[in-house]
Amino acid sequence: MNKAILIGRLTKDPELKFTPSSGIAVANFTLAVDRNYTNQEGKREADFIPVICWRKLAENVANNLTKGRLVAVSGSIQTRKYQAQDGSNRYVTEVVAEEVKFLDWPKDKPQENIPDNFVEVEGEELPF
Amino acid sequence: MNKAILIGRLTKDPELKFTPSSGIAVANFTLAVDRNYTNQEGKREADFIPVICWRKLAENVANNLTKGRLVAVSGSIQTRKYQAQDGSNRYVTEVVAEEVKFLDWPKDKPQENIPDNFVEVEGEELPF
Amino acid sequence: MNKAILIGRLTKDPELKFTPSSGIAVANFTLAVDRNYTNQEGKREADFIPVICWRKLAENVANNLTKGRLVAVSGSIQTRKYQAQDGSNRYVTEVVAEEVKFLDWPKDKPQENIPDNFVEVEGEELPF
Amino acid sequence: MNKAILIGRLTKDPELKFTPSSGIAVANFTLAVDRNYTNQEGKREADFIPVICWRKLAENVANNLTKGRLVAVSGSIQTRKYQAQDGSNRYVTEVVAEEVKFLDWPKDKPQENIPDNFVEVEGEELPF
DNA sequence: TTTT
DNA sequence: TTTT
Repeated sequence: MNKAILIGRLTKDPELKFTPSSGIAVANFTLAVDRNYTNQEGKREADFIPVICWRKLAENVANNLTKGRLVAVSGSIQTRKYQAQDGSNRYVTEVVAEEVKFLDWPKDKPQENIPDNFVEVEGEELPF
Repeated sequence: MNKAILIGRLTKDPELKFTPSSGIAVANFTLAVDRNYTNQEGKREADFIPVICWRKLAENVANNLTKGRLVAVSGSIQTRKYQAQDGSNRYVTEVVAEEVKFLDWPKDKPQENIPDNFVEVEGEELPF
Repeated sequence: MNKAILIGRLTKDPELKFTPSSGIAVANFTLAVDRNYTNQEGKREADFIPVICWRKLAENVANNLTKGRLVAVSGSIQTRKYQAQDGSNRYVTEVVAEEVKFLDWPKDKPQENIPDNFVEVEGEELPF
Repeated sequence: MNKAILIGRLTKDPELKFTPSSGIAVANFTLAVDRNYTNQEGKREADFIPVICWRKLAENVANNLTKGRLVAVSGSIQTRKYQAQDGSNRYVTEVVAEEVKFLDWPKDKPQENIPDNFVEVEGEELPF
């Protein structure tokens, strides 16, 4: 069992890339998630949480979200090893999004232009 | 909103420390959380997720958990900046545990010796 | 472990009551939560989930939310027994909210008039 | 967004049925989920939460779980209308399981006889 | 390296 | 640096 649920704002526009071998879409962004309390100076702090998503969801995110947008993300927490420039091993912990719900809209863009308020990861069959 | 829920096994015994200034207990451990699928070689992989907890919960964890124990953890995802040895900034993403539920027990230690199967973060008042 | 997280809209204004003996505030409302798929007629359906909250959170909810508002709720699932009018036992399953995050605002009411975008259940102490 | 995560014990053996028209497997059970506090008499109470699951997961649950087993369930909360015997409308709130993780095993049955500790809802494709 |  |  591995579940993560976040509500926060994109710190930048999402980055869309494609895997070199199979050309699969992958998007990365960071969410600023407000903490539920204020620090000693009375300021509300935030956590800056890296999020990754794949395929149709990645494209939907890259095409419709920009810096500052408010979203809800559900998915799981993943750890990944990578090589730093100096050749040493480094570890990232990030959220792999399965669902991204858009919670606000840019003032200059009418809401009708946004394809979908929710983003299906994969079609779900109903048992009836 | 910032929620994380994990079920996994400790990769090592927890480390208990105390903050230098106020002497508050803090425990760290890593959870190996199985993924719900197998890789190309048919092997089940795991994510290795760092967990931190504070105060009474930290002491309870340090006193009762050891490498290999199965637990459920709920809490939130936090990012933290720290200085690497070379002076550069580094960022960690980890789970701050609010609740740790013990899901199995060492065979050599009778279950009666373990103070509590669940760990209260703070006393909850009932409205009646 | 018992966690529920919902994003949806209030189907009515919240109802605020007080417990007869101790006068503790309790608010009830129902959330319409969209399902992530459409039915055979291509219509998006919703679940109508009863939510209850207590004390300061109940008053905050009753004073600031109205029919149609979008919120995120986190808490736990509770079952409760009650007597129907015919004297038979009936059971309700509902979500006990611990956190309610306001996600939109009425167009006619400036956002500044709303005391708090997030609602603290209880003050959290920081370990530093 | 609609997420529920529970850890608890089955109050009875699961009930397996099949939909009349399409013969799809559906299993029902109730989970006793301990609350994280004790009542005025110092007793730990529980919530009794109805759970439903479908298809392969329903069969896996019916074949491998019995009264008293400890499981973790993740899924969503659903409301359903049905007709009582007196013809009046009644509403149920229940958890639709997407994942059921077995957390203990009957003492008389070796663990090897249980097909799978985790239950895949549907095969997940890896992006590599 | 961070959002409103 | 990883658990069963």
